[in-house]
Amino acid sequence: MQYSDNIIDALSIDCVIFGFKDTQLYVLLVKHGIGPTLGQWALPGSWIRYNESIDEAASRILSSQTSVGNIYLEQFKTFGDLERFPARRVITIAYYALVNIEKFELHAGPTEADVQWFKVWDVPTMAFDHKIIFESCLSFLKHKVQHEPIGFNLLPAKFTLLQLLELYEAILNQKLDKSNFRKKFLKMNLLVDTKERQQDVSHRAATLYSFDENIYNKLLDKGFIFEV
Amino acid sequence: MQYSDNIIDALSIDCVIFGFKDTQLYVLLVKHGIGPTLGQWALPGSWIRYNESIDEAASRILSSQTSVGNIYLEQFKTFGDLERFPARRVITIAYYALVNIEKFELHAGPTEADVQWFKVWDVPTMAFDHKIIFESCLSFLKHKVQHEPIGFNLLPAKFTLLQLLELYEAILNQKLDKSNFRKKFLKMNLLVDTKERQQDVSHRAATLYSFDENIYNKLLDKGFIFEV
DNA sequence: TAACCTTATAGTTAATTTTACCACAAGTAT
DNA sequence: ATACTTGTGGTAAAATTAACTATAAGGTTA
Repeated sequence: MQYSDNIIDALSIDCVIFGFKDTQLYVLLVKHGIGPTLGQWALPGSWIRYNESIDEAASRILSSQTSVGNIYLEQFKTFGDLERFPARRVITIAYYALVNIEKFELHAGPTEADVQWFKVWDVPTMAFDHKIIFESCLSFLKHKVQHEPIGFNLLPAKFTLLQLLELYEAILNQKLDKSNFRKKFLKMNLLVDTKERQQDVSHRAATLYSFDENIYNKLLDKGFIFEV
Repeated sequence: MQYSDNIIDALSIDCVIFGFKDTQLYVLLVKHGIGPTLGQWALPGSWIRYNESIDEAASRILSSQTSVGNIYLEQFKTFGDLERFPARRVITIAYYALVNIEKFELHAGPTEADVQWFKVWDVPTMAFDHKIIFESCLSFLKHKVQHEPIGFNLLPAKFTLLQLLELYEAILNQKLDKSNFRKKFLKMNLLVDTKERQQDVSHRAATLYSFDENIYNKLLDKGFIFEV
């Protein structure tokens, strides 16, 4: 099947899918159900078809793990060492996705024995060079969220400033000052006050904010630089 | 030839080679001497062999344009749209290199009609999607030099602070304050005072500095973050 | 119902960094 | 000797950051 005519047999795509829930950053892994890597955990991946672009291929892989659309998905890096794939020469293009874990309905693909979220600081051993891909992608994400407002993709559409803080703490793996963090973000004028409040919490309800891509783009035009 | 057994026929490598001289940032282009793109300018590129990693392939392409070694070379991004290569489906991995233009001896490869440095703000039309690759690589570089001390690779081993300033002005395409720029860099303790001076200038000779990778790595360990 | 949690939110202040300058130094050219 | 050019060090106001403090706004509990 892998050698069929409609796929490029020297090239694959692998996706690092990040999720966030309750102060924890997660990554989605699949357990292979067939082939020589049977039983091993790995990044969701697939071959590239001749009639799809690499972005479309990555998108297809993402869809195969879930039913929700409109997800943040970007190319990360291409891995092409000689020994990375034992059977034959295969180069893989790694993508990464940021998803709202609550809305993400998992379902394993036909060749997968299992699908599961793992805390990023506690991942199992993985097939091929996937551990290396994952680790370097995580440190890439760490850098990226400080220079571009993409973290919001990991949160619900409406979120509190504490959730945002905890997201950054999870990704950067360090404590941040709550008060200063609030001020920094509010001052950017990037967040929209939804005028709504948290529901069903056993303490003072926090304001819910949302992130508006359009506002960000307008700020960009004015020379705004996002920095955390 | 392109279909021969020892190359992966769906994958190529293209290199964006940057150089700097006299306040100007340049990119190296080759003019194709054979094939359907004969006479067109393009990024130096080649096919990937089955017995070399993608980093090695990029390195080989760089060597084919020059005789100097030890050049800064990093992967940039992979381009895989369906229509990017007309003849058949080819995905290309773009690399970028930063070279000291003075030490870089040009020589055209066997299939090249010409090799030439072009000012980055004044490049000719290019074959395939190479213009897109180049433009996005340039804006990537703009971002990169502000967060990592890689600009030095474009300068001679010993350089003045004015050269460094002009380099940043060229890449960022904006004027910078000379005095403040000096202070910022000197305060980082990243530059080594070589105790030498400029020679043969018709004005006060400036101190020559050099960049030491080891010092940077030691600073990194201490939590130093490079920022321009 | 009053005291007591917990988290939200608004300051305050000192330290640090940035920005926009100015002044003088050290050479060459006329 | 004077003018000119670039190098280099400095200053002071403005802006930002970092470390805290204080109070508000709920729900929970004795």
